Amino acid sequence: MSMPSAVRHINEVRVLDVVFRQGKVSRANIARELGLTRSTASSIVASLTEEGLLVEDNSEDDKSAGTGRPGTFVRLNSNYGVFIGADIGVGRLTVVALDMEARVVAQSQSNFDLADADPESIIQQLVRTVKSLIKSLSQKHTVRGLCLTAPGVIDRTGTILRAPILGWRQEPILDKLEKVLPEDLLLAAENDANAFAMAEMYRSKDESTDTEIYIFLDAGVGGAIVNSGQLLHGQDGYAGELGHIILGDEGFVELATISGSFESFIGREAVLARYRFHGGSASNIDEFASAARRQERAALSTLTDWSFYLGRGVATLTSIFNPARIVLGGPVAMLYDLCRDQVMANVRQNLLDEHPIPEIRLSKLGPEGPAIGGASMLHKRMLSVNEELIYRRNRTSSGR
Amino acid sequence: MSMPSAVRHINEVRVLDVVFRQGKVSRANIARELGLTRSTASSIVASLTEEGLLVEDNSEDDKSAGTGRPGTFVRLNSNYGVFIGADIGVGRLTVVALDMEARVVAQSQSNFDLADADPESIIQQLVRTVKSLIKSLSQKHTVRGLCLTAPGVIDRTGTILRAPILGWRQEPILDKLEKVLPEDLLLAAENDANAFAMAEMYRSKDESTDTEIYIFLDAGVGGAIVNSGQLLHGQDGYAGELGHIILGDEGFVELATISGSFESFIGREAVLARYRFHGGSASNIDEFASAARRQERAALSTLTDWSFYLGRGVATLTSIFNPARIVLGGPVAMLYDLCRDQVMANVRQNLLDEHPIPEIRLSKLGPEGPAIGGASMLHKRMLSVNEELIYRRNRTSSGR
DNA sequence: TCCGTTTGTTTGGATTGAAAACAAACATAT
DNA sequence: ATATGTTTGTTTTCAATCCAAACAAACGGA
Repeated sequence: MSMPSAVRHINEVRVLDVVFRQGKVSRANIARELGLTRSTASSIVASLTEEGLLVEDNSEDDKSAGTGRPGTFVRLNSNYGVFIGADIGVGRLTVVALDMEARVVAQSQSNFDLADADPESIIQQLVRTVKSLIKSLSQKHTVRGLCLTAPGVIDRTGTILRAPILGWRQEPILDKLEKVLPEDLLLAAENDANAFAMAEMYRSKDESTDTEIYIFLDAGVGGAIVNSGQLLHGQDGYAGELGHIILGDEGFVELATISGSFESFIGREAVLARYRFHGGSASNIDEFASAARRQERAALSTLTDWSFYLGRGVATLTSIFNPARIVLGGPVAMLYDLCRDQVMANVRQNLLDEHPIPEIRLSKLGPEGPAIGGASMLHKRMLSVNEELIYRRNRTSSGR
Repeated sequence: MSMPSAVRHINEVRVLDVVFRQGKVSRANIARELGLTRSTASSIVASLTEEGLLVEDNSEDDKSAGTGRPGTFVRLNSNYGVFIGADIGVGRLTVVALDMEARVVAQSQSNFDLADADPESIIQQLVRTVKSLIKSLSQKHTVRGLCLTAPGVIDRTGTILRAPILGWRQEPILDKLEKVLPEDLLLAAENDANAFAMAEMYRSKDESTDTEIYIFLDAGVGGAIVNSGQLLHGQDGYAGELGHIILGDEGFVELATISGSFESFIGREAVLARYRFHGGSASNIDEFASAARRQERAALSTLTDWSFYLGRGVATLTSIFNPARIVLGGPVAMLYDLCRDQVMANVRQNLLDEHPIPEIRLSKLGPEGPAIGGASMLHKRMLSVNEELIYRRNRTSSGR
C-alpha cells in the first residue's frame, strides 16, 4: 500500500487537526484551510463521519452571519471514545480520561505501598482503576488508547530501564500490560516529566513556539525538552536529566546525587539545608516559603542563593537551547514567585548581552499533570500522520 | 494540488535516497527496499532518468552473480549538477562543490581582510570565487543550490543576527546574495558550527543514531546538536552555544565571555593561561601539545585541569541529551588524544552509575568542514520530502 | 536443450483528488 | 413578494497514481 490510502490518510489527519483546533467548522472552511476542493473536503468529512470521529453540529448559536448560504458545521465526536493516561507516581496512582476534544472527563487517584510496589500488583491495581473509571463515565465510551507514565527512564520499546523511586530495573512494563488488556488497544509509555511537559504544551496550541524547556523541582530536579512539538528522548531515553547539570564544585546538600549538580543547589533538600546553613529551620517547603514571605532574614538569604543557582542553570539551558519559554513545575517551583527579579537578573548576568532571554513561568498543572500528558500524547498521535503507513519499507530487504 | 503529485514526490525522493545509499542498484531492488511493485519502481526510475537525475550503469564489474535474469542497474547522475557550499571564515573564504553523489569535486580558498569585511564586498568576492570554481570543473555542471555559512547567529530567513568576528549585525545576507544570483537558484544559510556538524554526520549514514553533539574548540567554544537528523536551532537560531555553559565560579581565563563558562576553562586562551599558571610558557596550542607529549610537568598539570572541566562539560551535556556520540573538532580538540582516559574518568565521575556514556571521538574534518556541511545540507534536502508540497495550506485562510 | 528463477514491462483495475457544473440556502435590494 | 448575488455542498467527469497479474526476456544449471 502506498498511494491511494497514503494521501487519504494524510488528508484525514489534517482534517481532524483543523476540526480540533477550530472546534466547529464547515466543510468549505476545511477546504479553504487545507487547500483542498470542497468536494474533497466533503468526501473526507463523510468518511470520518461514517467512522464516527466527526458529527454534524448545527446548533443555532453564533451562525456568524454573512452573505450566502450558511455552512453545515461539524465537530469532533466527543463520544467516539477516550484516551486514558495512567501515572505511577510516588505511592500514588493517578488515572485520567481525555475525550476526543482533549478535555478531562474523568479522574481518579489511589494509593499504593511504595515499599511493596512490584510491577504485577501495580498493573493489577491500574487495570482495576481504569475499568472502574470507564464505568463511572456518564456515557458509554470506548477506550481508544492508554499511556502509562512513571518516574524513570523508559526506552522506546516501553521497558522501564530504571525507576529508582519504585525500585524497578529493566522492567518490560508495556509488555506485561499488553498481556492483560485487549489486544488491539493502542499502548504507550513515557517518562513522567516528559508527559508533564506534553500536558503543559498541548493546550496552548501555539505553533510559533519552536523550543520549550520544562524543569520540575521536587526532592530531585527533572526536566523535559520539547523541540518542534517533539520530546527529546536521546539515544536510550535518558535525555532531560536537567537536575544533573553541573553548575559548581559543591552543592548546598550532598545526597545520592552528583556533587555540584543543579539539583544539589535548587532541589527541596538543598533549599532546606541552605536554610539551616543561614540559621533558619523548616521541615518542608511551605514552612520555608512562609518564612520568606514574612521577610525572615535567613529565608531571604537562602532565596538569594537559590536564585543565584537557578539563574545559572536557566542561563546554561538558554545558551544550549535558545528556548522560547522555560516552565517551572513541581512542589518547589513556587519559590520562583518570591524572587522573580533576582532570578532574571542572574540569568542575564550569565548570558552575553543581547542574547534572547526566555520567558520563565510557573506551571499551572497539579499532580495529575503526567497522567493528562500521557493521554494528550495519544490524542496528539490521532492528529498526526502515521509515518509507518507512508514510509513503510519491506522488512525483508536484501542488501543487494 | 495534493494527491497525484504528493505520493509521487514522496516516492521519487525515497527512490533517490535508496539509490544514493546503495550507489548502484536495480529496479527490482529499489522496489523491494521500498515496498513498491516493480512496475511502480520502473515508472519512477523512468521519470527520474528523464529528468536527468539517474543514469543506467551496466558496468560489468561485480554483477553479483545469482540465479535469474540480472537486473539493469541505475545510479545517481553525478553530472546532473553540483551543490555549492561557501564558508565565510575568519579572514578566509572557502568554497566547495559537491556532486550529486555528495563527493567534493572542487574546492577553493581565498583570503580577505577581516578588518574591512563589509558584506557587499564579501558577497562580490564570493560570487567571483564560485564562478571561477564552476569554470574549473572538468565537465560543465549546473549549480543546483548554494549554501552560505558564517561564524554567527543566523535566523531562519537567512539574516545574520550577529557575527562578532566579522563585525556584522542584522545583516540580511541571503537577501543580498539573492539579488546577484540567478533567480531560481536554491539558497540557504547556516551557522558554521551547525554546518560542520552536518558534514561530520552526513557521511556516516548511520540511521540508528538519534542524538549527536558536536563541540568545536578554538579561541572560543561552539557547538551543534543533531537530533533525529535535524539540527537544533532554538527559537531564534541561537541554540548550540555550548561554550557558554557555566561549569564553575571562575574560569582559567577571563575574556569577553561569561565567567566560569565552559570556554573559559577549555578554550585555547584558557589552556595557555592555565599553562602559564602552572609555570609553563607557550604561544600556541601546538607548542603546548609538544610540551605535553614530552611529559613536561606544567603541561601535564594543565592537561589534568583541562580534562577535569572537559569531563564536567561532557557529563553535563550527557545528562541533558543522552547522546550516542560527542564529536570534538577545531584546533584545540586534538588535546583530547593526550588525555582520553582522564577525560573519560571525569565524565563517569560526574554521572550517576549506569548512565550510558557517549562515544567521544575527534573530527577528521579540516577547515573546509563548514563549507562541505553547507553543501551537504542542500544534498540532504534533495533526498528529503518537501513538506510544503504535501502540507501546503492556503495562505488566504479565513479564521471562520 | 529444457526448466526454474529473476527482471523489467505491459495491461487492466481501483482509489483518489481536481475541475467544473449544478442545486440549495441565505441576505439584501427592489 | 420577487429578483439578484453570494456562498455552500454535491454530483459528474477526468487525470494521475499505484497495485496485481500476466508476460516476455535473460541468465544458470541440470
